[in-house]
Amino acid sequence: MATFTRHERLKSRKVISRLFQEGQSFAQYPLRFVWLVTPPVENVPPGSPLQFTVSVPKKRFKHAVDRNRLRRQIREAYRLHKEKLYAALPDTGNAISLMVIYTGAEALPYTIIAEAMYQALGRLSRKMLPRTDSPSAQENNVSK
RNA sequence: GCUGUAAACUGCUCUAUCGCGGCGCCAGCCAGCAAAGGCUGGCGAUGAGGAAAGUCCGGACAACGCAGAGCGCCACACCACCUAACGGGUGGGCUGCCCGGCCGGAAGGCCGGGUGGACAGCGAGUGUCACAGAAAACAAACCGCCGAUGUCCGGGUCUCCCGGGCAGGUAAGGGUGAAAUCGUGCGGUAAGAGCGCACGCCGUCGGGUAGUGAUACCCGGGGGGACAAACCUUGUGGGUUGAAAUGCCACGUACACCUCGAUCCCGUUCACGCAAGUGAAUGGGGCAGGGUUGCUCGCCUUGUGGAAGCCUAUGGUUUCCGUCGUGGGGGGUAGGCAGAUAGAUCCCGUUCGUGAGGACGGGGCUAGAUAAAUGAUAGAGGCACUGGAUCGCGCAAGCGCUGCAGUGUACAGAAUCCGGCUUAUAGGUUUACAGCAAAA
RNA sequence: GGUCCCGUAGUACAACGGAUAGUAUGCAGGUUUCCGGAACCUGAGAUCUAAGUUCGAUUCUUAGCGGGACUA
Repeated sequence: MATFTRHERLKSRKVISRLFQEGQSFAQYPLRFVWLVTPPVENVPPGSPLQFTVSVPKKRFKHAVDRNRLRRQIREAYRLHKEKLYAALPDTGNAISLMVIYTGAEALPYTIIAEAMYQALGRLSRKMLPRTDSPSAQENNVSK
C-alpha cells in the first residue's frame, strides 16, 4: 500500500547515530542511501520492519523552501516505490533503517529523482535476497 | 493616452488520482478492576506569509531572593503627540541642495515647487587637522603694500622738504590648501585691519510678545576655523537571563574514584555537677566557598562535627572518618504533558481628532508541527508579454474585435506570541508628481 | 531557538583617519649553471558589497552578503 505513516518514519536519534557508525551506504545520483539491518529485539516497540528518513543538506540549499520541496519529492518517490523493498524483506523479522541524503548540486526535476529511487530500491532488494539464502552471513550480521 | 518615479493595496483559480498534520464523530483491535489511554480503518470540515525571512529594535510572558548603593557598560538625542512599549509612527519647527519668480548697489533676503538632514553640546576640557603653503590655531610676513614714527646716507630753495636704505608696520590683494580669522559698503590710515560705523549672516546670553513646545519676531549685551558616525560632556532610559526560559510526570544512574581547601574564636540560655567542667540549643565574628550584575560594598546562603596519636601539656601539632566546597575524570538520560495558540485580534458602522490613533455599537475568527504536516503527478482555465492569422474600419500607415501558438506566472515555508523596522518580490489596481504626444 | 566574533594579493598575516595599502611565501620573466635547485634582480596581483560621516575611509556609522565560534 502506498502510504507513509508514523511508524515508517525514522525518528530515533539513537538509531540514526548507529546508522552512520555501523551502516552501509551506496550512491545513486543524485541520491545517497545509508542503511542498516537491526535485530528484531530492538524493533519491538515501533512495529514497522522498514523505517525511512530524508536529509537535504543546508550547505547546498540555503532556502528552506528548496529543502522542503526536495524532501517532499524524495519522500513521495519512496512512498510510491517502497513496495519493491517490502517484497524483498527477509522473513527473519529483522528491521531495516534507511536514510536518503540528497547529494545533487542543484534541484533536479521529480522524474529524475523518482527514477533514481526506483533503481536504488532495486539494488537494495538484490542485496537483501542472497542473505536470506545463506543463514551464515545473516547470523554474522546479527551478532555484529 | 503613453513613459518614468514614489507611496498604498493586492499577490493566481479549478478538477482528478495517490498521500500528510492536528481536530470531531463512528467502527474494530490491544491493554486495564475502572477511568484515562495506545494502534488501525472510515467519514467530515480544516491546514503558511506579506514578508512566515534577516534576527535589527520594542513588549507580553517566565525564572532568578519582588532584584539595595556606587563605579563601569549599553542604547537614544529639534519639539509635541500616538502607543503596552519602541531606535517605530503622525503632525509641526529649523535647516542643506536644485529650479523658478521678486526685492536690494552688494552681501544677502522673501515667496512658490521639488528633494535630502543620526537635527543635544567643540560659548567645558583633551586631542587631530596629512601633502602643499610664509603661516593650520592665546600664532604667523613668501611675493606684495607702506615706511607715518625712529635711524643712516645723499640732495635742495636747509627750524623744513625730496629721494634711497634699514629697523619696523600691515592679514586689503596674489599664491597654497578641504579649510586662512564672518560678508558687503563707507569711513579711517603711511599702508592697513571689526579699528569705527551702517546693513547683513551665524551662534550665545538677558528682556518683551506669540505659541503647550521646538521656535519665530522685536530690543539690548557680548562674540565669530573645522571635526563629537574623535575621546568626551550633558540629559533620558536600561536589574539579569531567554521558551533549549520555566513547572510537573515517567525512566535511568555512581552518596563510586583522584586532587586541593575549610573544619577556628567569643558569648547567652538550659540541664547535670560541691566545683573545675561536660552536654544540648542559640547568637555574633573569622575562615573556606556558593548565589545575586561585569567590578566593589552590601545582602542572602552552605560547612565549621567526631575519633585517635605525639610533644617542650589549662596548650600546641599530626593523622583518619564525616560534612561542605574547588578542579579533574567518569556514568546515566536525551521520552511525555503543560508553557502553546482568542488576541495591545480582525471586519463594518457611528463619532472625536489635521493626522498617527482613540471611544462606542454590531458581527466574525479552531494552522499548531517537534528528524518537524500543508505535498506529488496529470489536465483545464485566468492574467501578462511576443508572434503572425481571420473579420471589420481605412487609399495607406495603423487601430479594434475574435480565436490560435509560444513564453512567463515572482519572492519565498509558521516553530512561544504580538507591535515595528530592514531586506527580497513576476504581474495587477489606485493615487500623486514629472516628461512627451494629440485635440479643444 | 538564542548569543558573540571575523571578512585585505593564490595563501598566512600587518597598516595613530593621511603620500604609490606593507611583509613572508607562492606565481611570471630575467641573471647565474651543462641542466635543475639555492641565490640575486625585475614584475603582476588585494581592502566582501552598497550607502553615509569627513577635505580625505582598509580604519568610523548603517544596511546587506559570506564565513566561523559558543550555548541543551
